[in-house]
Amino acid sequence: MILVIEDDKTINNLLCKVLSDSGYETDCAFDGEEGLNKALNTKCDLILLDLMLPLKTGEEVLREVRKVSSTPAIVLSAKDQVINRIELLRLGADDYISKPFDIDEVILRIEAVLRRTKNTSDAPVIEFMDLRLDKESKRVFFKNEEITVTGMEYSILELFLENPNKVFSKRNLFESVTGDAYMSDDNTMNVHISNIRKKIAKYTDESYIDTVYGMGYRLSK
Amino acid sequence: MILVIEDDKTINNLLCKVLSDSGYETDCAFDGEEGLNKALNTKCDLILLDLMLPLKTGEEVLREVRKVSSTPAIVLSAKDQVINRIELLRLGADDYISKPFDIDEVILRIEAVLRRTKNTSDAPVIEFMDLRLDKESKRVFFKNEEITVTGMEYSILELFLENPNKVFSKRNLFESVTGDAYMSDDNTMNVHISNIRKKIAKYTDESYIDTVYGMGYRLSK
DNA sequence: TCCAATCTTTAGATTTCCTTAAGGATTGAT
DNA sequence: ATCAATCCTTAAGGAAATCTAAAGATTGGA
Repeated sequence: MILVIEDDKTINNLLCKVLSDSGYETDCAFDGEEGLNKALNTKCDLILLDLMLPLKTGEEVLREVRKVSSTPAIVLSAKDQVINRIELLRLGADDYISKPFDIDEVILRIEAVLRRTKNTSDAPVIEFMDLRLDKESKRVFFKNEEITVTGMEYSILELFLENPNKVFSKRNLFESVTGDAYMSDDNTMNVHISNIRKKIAKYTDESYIDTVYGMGYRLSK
Repeated sequence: MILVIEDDKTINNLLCKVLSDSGYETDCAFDGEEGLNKALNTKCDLILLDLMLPLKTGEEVLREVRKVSSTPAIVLSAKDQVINRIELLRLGADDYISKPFDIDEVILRIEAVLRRTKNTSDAPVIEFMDLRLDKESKRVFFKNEEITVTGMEYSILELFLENPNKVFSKRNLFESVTGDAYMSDDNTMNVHISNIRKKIAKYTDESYIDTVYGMGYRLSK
């Protein structure tokens, strides 16, 4: 879940829309007080934070948040605010984006920050509930039992475990995993997903992989 | 413990703060003399070292340190200092980062260096199950019987035994072992693996080397 | 130089698994 | 409740990766 704290309604809505199109759940806040409240009381994966906010500045919000959590934060700064990296880090932010921003860049930055701050980038072992994946040996386990998976199944699971809860369209999955271009009526990923589910089902009743009708699939509890 | 030697107090504190947020213990020094002292007299796992320092340059510090220890070191260089890899190695550093740096990059580099320098076990003998490899004499044993291996076979086995369970692609293997660039669809490693297996099979039914279809090979029980 | 050991290439047989296609089930909109 | 769109599963064909033996090339030592 990504929390967008931004008082300009147009920008806020735009960000939320684009993010949810990219498969993220979002929450929004329109002033510093509300933002701080939500940041402290809801469990979110990343905060997108404007610096110039009513009631409480972004800087104040971030300082408060940092006292109790290390939720990654990306700061949005107006184009005439010069922010250098040192300043930024003093604030406790993980990255910043100047307005006016390119929406694709926002997505990229968000994904970069999430990648960096998650155990992903280098952690040799990723876990999600009882599922564990060892990147070195390319093995997958449920609790302590190995689930034998094919190469494609492994790649799909790795992608899911590195981005839990994120929705991947079939196109997305296919292209991430094979590197090839996706043909529109392709049913391949269906089958892989089905096979993965079948293998997981031997060990548990939990589904782990949700279908998001019309959108794709998501690793979820 | 990571020792930060950097005369700019802001940067030094920033680095220490971020490192300790990432779970590392830190120590700091603000000039070359102090840095050298701490490097020699405290047990640290890694040194972050600015080149331009008062009292003693980073280069001098590193040279002194290298006389008595191989503690990994990452050099911080001002943006206008051009440092090439050769120069870097002459200094005895393990990596370098140009200022102004991205703090996340620093963390990543530190982790990469620690990972690289950790596992290079200097142990002259490595074992995996009943397989034993003597790096000094370059010989391989199964229990107490010697398996005569060729040079290439030895290198492959050494790589495997240093990284048990890790999957190596053919490209990986080929490039690690020969140093040459790998041409796709090269079948050489297949054959070596096959020959190694044949030799091991004389002593046991265990396979030791798994094929991971589409990915590579892995030393495994 | 010559030989023997080692490495690389080749090629056919074998294994693995990715994709396709088809029929049935589910979902969400009207 | 109905219907179209989407999704699930199964099974089989064929593509791709691998294995092995054997022949060809290379290397290093005598």
